[in-house]
Amino acid sequence: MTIALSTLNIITIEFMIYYCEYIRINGESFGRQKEECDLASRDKRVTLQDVANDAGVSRATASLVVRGSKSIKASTHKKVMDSMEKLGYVYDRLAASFRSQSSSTVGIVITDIENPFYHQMLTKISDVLYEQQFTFLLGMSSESQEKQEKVLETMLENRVCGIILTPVAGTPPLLFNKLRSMQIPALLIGREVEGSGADYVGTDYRLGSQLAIRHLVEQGHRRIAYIGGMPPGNTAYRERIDGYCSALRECGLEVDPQLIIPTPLNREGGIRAIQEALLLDHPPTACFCHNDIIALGVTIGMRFQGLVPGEHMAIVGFDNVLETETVEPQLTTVSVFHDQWGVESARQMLGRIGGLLNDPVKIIIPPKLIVRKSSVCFKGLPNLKA
Amino acid sequence: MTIALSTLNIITIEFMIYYCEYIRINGESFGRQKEECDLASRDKRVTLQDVANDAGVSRATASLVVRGSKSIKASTHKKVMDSMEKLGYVYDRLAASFRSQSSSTVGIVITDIENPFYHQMLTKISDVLYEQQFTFLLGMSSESQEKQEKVLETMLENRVCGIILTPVAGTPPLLFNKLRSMQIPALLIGREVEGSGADYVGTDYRLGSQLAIRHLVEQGHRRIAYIGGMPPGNTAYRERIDGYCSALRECGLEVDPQLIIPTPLNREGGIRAIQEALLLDHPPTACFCHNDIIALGVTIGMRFQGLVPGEHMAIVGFDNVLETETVEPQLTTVSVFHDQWGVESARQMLGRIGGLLNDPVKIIIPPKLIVRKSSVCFKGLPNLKA
DNA sequence: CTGAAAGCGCTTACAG
DNA sequence: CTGAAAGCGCTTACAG
Repeated sequence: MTIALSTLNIITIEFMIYYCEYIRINGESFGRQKEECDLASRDKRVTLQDVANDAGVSRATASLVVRGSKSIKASTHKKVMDSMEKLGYVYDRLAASFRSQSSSTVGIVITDIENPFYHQMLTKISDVLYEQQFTFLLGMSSESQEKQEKVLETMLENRVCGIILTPVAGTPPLLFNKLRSMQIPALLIGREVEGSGADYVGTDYRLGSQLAIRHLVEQGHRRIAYIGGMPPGNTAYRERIDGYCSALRECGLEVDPQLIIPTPLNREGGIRAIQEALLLDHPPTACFCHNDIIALGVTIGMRFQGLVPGEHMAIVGFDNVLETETVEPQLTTVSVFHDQWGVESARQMLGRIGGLLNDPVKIIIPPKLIVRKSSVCFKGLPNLKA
Repeated sequence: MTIALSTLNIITIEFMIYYCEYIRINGESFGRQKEECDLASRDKRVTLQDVANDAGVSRATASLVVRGSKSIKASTHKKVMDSMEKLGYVYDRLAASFRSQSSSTVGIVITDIENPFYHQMLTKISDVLYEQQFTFLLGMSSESQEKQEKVLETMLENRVCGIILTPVAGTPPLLFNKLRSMQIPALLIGREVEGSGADYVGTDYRLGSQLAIRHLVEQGHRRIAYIGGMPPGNTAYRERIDGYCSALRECGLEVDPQLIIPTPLNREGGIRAIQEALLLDHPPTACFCHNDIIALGVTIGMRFQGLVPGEHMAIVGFDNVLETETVEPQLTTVSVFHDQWGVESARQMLGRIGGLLNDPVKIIIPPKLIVRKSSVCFKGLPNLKA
């Protein structure tokens, strides 16, 4: 048994030293000599030509069989299938895509996989795509325009047949012209880009915000903060703010700009925003948060300050991620049915790839308020200045 | 403005009726007539030949420029780059991969994207791969051998250059022979497959379990349950059980088989397992859970029973996902540094793709116990039978 | 129902 | 440093 320390291993070790107490490098044989792979394709890949030769048909016929053409005699079909099995043939979708100039890989660009927002959505998209023999490349933009552009560029180089995108703020409409000129359908999820002409799947954020605000007003709140919305340059943000303002006015309340607190869309952002809010001369008694992650951050931030979330400050989130049920207090939130977004966007995308040419559609899935403890156990703020 | 109701739209509407109050179908023009796309590639794709023609060089020279070859005169380089810019050339990586028979797309198969276990890991893998101009196809197995096989098959058809896999229970070692015969490197994350001969990145589960159990024993617990581990057929499970048993014995305690409670690895599984555990004649006073999601399920399940998690039952998880900090009580857990798993596995995979041929390596990142409230506020079980 | 032939857009030796 | 030529594994009309 020899332990080979290649350059890479040494680099790894140096790097790991900060994280590890030890590394085991296993000298176990790779088994290359054993040659026990009963599959024929040892060095040369098995091609359709090999299959055709073995089955005694032409390559064209074999190709038709692979793709399940109806115009092939049953006996020929079986012959070819048997040869494929026997030779361990693996269909070369790369070559097929190249030849037919049409791939079966969709590009999906999200902002941040740690946001639970995407989980059920991705699961559903994946299910629908794989079911139809499609796959997807996944990319993350981290809310950075530059990174989004790079990721998209890489995907286009890889000739994806469609792009499903949660656009970062400031995404230029020109991008969609480019995609159109390349005949690549685009679909936006959750955030629109004005003038994009792309399909869209999302919810009515305005209504969602109104449901939340009306509920809080009904609970007796008069000073309600809006937390979140950074970066601000997208419709999902503007619609929420719009719903927030209109619902307040509709209830006879004024909008206090001090209570609109922009913060990055992550836990940390929520933690910092609530600290900021509590320093105001007239702090809010309730927080309506851009999303659940912010709301969870607010919850943690309050505990950091020695306050009890819910009792000292009502909290409402947005999204209805699973974690809203495990946190204490359970979080009131606006459910937008992300799993449904996933199903709808994958189907719509497959339709476009299939050649659907009608005008862009907007698929809007209405939100629903889920009332839980965090907005109904308010007891009043303690005197913070004391 | 016309509203076109194609077949697909009608289908969508019928389907949506269960979820929606309404759908808006937008008649906004697609803008195809505007022809304002200043990029040349309207119908025909711009090829390297076009670029070469425009720059007045041969296709081969243009190819060398695209790939940043050093053996090209600076003036030629500039000419070609200018032409590329001017014509809006997009490198066709599909064609390149096909020609060189080497792709730059890695296949990543995980079990379930809703498990936070994967989030930081995927983010890191993605960062490392995209940085090197690689991309990845993502697939999910849902712990089903059949689904894993299908996903892998699709990936092989798409000619991925490597496979990063969290194998489901019962993954046959033969799979790895097949991959080897196709010259596709494989790397396992978090779970080993005996005899696979693949690289492995993971932690020392045995040690992690021991740290957890020793801590609970120090806290005075004598009846400690192990919850989780279904499906049981993988090393990550066996090592945990092994650590659990050995640490108990080392502390002079006996292993009670009744306290080993198998359950599916999700929230629901935790909820049901704790209900089961509480029905035992001698219920445990502490639960060591297979992962944090199970532990969170246990937390919820206890509340369902009117019990206070932590106080009525100590709880320890495994993984240190973000949610362990927001749940009440904050969860004691074993951190395994998943972000680091991501970095290591992506690097190791890139090394293999680059031609590294040494024996398989195991990169083991040591676990660390993170003590939080859920294991240090125990007050005793109430009399459940009463 | 099946076969012969062209070609998708690149890369890669091999000359010059 | 640059050009001419072959070919990766398929699909796709077009004949027969």
